[in-house]
Amino acid sequence: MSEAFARKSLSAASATGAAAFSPLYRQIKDLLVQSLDRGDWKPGEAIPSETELAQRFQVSQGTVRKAVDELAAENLLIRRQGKGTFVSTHHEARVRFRFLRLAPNQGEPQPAESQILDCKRVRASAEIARALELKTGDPVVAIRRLLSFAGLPTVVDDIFLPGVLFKGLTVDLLNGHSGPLYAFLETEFGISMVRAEEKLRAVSANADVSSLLRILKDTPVLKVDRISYTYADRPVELRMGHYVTDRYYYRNSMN
Amino acid sequence: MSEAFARKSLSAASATGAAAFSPLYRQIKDLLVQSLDRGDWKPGEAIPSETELAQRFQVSQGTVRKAVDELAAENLLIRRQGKGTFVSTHHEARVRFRFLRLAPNQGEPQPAESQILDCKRVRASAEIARALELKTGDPVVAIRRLLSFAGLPTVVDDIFLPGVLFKGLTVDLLNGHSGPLYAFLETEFGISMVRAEEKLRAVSANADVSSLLRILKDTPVLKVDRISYTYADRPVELRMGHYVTDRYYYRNSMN
DNA sequence: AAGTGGTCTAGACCACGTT
DNA sequence: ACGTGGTCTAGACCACTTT
Repeated sequence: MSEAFARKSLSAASATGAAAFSPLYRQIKDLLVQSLDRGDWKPGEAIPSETELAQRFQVSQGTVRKAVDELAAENLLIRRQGKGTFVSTHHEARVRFRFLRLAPNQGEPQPAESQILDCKRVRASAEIARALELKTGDPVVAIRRLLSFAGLPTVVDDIFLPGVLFKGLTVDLLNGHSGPLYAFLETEFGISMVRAEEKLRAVSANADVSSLLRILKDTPVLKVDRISYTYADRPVELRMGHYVTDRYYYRNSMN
Repeated sequence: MSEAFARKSLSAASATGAAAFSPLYRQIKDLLVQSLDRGDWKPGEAIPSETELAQRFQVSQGTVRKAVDELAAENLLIRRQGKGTFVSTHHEARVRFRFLRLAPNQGEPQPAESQILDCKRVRASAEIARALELKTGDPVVAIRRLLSFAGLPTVVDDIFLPGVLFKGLTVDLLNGHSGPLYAFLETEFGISMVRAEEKLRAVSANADVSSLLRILKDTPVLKVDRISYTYADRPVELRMGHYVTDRYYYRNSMN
């Protein structure tokens, strides 16, 4: 009884008619993502236990488990044995390493020092609008910041955020906090960066960048163009960074 | 009966005494990796069915399934519904994209044209020995090759392989095949690249590299240092590449 | 002791591909 | 029709954390 019934009642909610059926655990997974997107459970908080979710959705614990397993594999959730399952947050060293991929040639990774150089509201250019899935001319927040390691300027980032999602963002607010930018945006604006796509190129430092990074003009720098996405796969950040890679390198692993 | 007994008899095989116990499915996983490493099943072949593996190891199908699931998530195996589970091979477009991360600024990715410039046997320098976990002076194969896209030279790779694993590797052999290098090494020498770690930096092209890539000396190029590993996490390739990134970029995704 | 996630089992049925 | 992996269930027990 339970299986066919549960699938029917759950998938009926989508009401697309001819759409392909997805397995129960995937429907559960989608419901969980929706809850995360709505902010039903905030980053750092525990979500309901597997047994409770199983009761709520009228499925077996094993089915909930499979849905949660996948979300944990995608780093949206973190399981802690004996304690519960928690919403991932950028307020953790573990997560920071996933999004800041610089490591020193020698020694242990040190925390970055962030310095906000500028923060203003502008209108989206065609390029920025395309990346953020906005319309040209839509309001965006433009941030320029400098990251330093052990006092050495290493990264200049030009960051663009959709204006509607980040109202009231100012230089003072940004400088008033410490720690990763994503952690700040998460707690202050309820937007969680979950995934990102990057394009890397080697370019010559222009006058602008080279002076900020205190290197000679035309020195090779690593240009990193990133688009970050939140839960529903909506792009919420465009970031163009210039990295000095003489003392630090960009690490990547593939498997 | 079965659970405690099976765990005991399986983990007893490791015979480390005070070592931490690992769950059954992990022991199964390790056994499967050993079989892959020994070449019991070659890349492209099917491994035994879940039910047969369950009988062989005297565990339930669900336990085998969990072990296989993890190996599929790590791309060592590929599941095909209705057909079986297969050993991953570099003779597939899917796998190539995982290890060659260049994409064109515009248009669809095109296959690379490979040209072997050199292949000789040398003695490992201290740096190479460290990367490949050899001793300084051990024999290594040194390969230099040029990758082109649509006729445009784009990547120069200096590749170093442990000499003992790749006996009889020559320029003619390398030029006699078409397709990815890893596919060739897999079929000809039985060594499968499974995972890799990379360090990326922006550098100036030296005279050597710039002439091969037909760019001006001191043009910024992306330097990619890669160490590739085979099943048992043994390093089997050191590769130092220089990428021209004006028409192509290095793509990366994080989540 | 109670609650959480982690592991393991056994059995049922579905979806896919081949014979 | 048969064999494969894919999904779902139900129940047992273990390991860890907190009360």
